[in-house]
Amino acid sequence: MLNDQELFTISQVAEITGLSVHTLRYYERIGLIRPIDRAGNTHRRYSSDDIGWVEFLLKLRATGMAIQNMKTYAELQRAGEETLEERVEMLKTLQFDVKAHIHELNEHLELIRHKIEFYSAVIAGQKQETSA
Amino acid sequence: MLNDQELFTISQVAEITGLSVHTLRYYERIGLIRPIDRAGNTHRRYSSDDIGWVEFLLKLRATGMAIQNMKTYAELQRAGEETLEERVEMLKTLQFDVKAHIHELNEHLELIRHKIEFYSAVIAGQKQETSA
DNA sequence: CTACAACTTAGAGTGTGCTCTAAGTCAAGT
DNA sequence: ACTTGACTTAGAGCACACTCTAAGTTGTAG
Repeated sequence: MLNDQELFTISQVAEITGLSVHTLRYYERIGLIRPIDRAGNTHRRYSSDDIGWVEFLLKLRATGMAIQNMKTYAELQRAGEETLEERVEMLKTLQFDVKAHIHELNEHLELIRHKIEFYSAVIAGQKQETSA
Repeated sequence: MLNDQELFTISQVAEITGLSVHTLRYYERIGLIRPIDRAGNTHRRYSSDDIGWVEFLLKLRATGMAIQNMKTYAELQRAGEETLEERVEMLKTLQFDVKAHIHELNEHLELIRHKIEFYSAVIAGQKQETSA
């Protein structure tokens, strides 16, 4: 697949990922993204793999993982296969935390549902009074 | 229940709710909590109702609701029964958002599960090689 | 060759949600 | 009356995750 060798400018990657060019450079600066290859030694050229990595980061971010934590993961990833076990440990911790978070959200959803029901009944009662 | 008339100092409320005394004052200052009654005109005395309200705020916060939004809700609450419909609308929006968030988290959980499985298989393969 | 849009860096600024400090007041025990 | 510890306010400071600015360089179309 020749298409996989296609390279992208920073603004194309911004378009594709939904991050701003500022944020892409920021992520690289703090080490969330590996130093991106340059065309003519200054302008960044992102590979499809780079974009895939950014999209994975976005998913980690969406789980609530802190940037420091993502950075640790990124460093392990770059260190190669020797760090696989450590990465699996991190993923298991994340899995545990996300499950707990979902559980908590479901509980709060229950409370919200109850409140909506209760208040709706009160409103119905108010309307009854008014029309009586 | 006479016990319901019991009053609490700010540090007791901090203990009960898990918020710091700083945060409790901060929440009052920005209008998330109504101006708490004072004993001898300076020291705050919280009622059980006040504590209940703080605990509800913590649940809203845990759903990811922004403070500005919580403040709006708090103001509607204080305005009385006339705002019930507006509050139900806010709760329905929150319900929708939380459901969407849970859905997203579940998707990411799937990805995490896949990665754990895949990496674990690779690790198992590595160990096989070493022992062979 | 020139115009001009897109890129570059270092570093400053912003919004959110706390968190702490300084300086002082109050309440309870001895 | 005095000490001690909990309380008070106004306002400064902090961590996080961006977001923007200034000043300059590069690449492409006419």
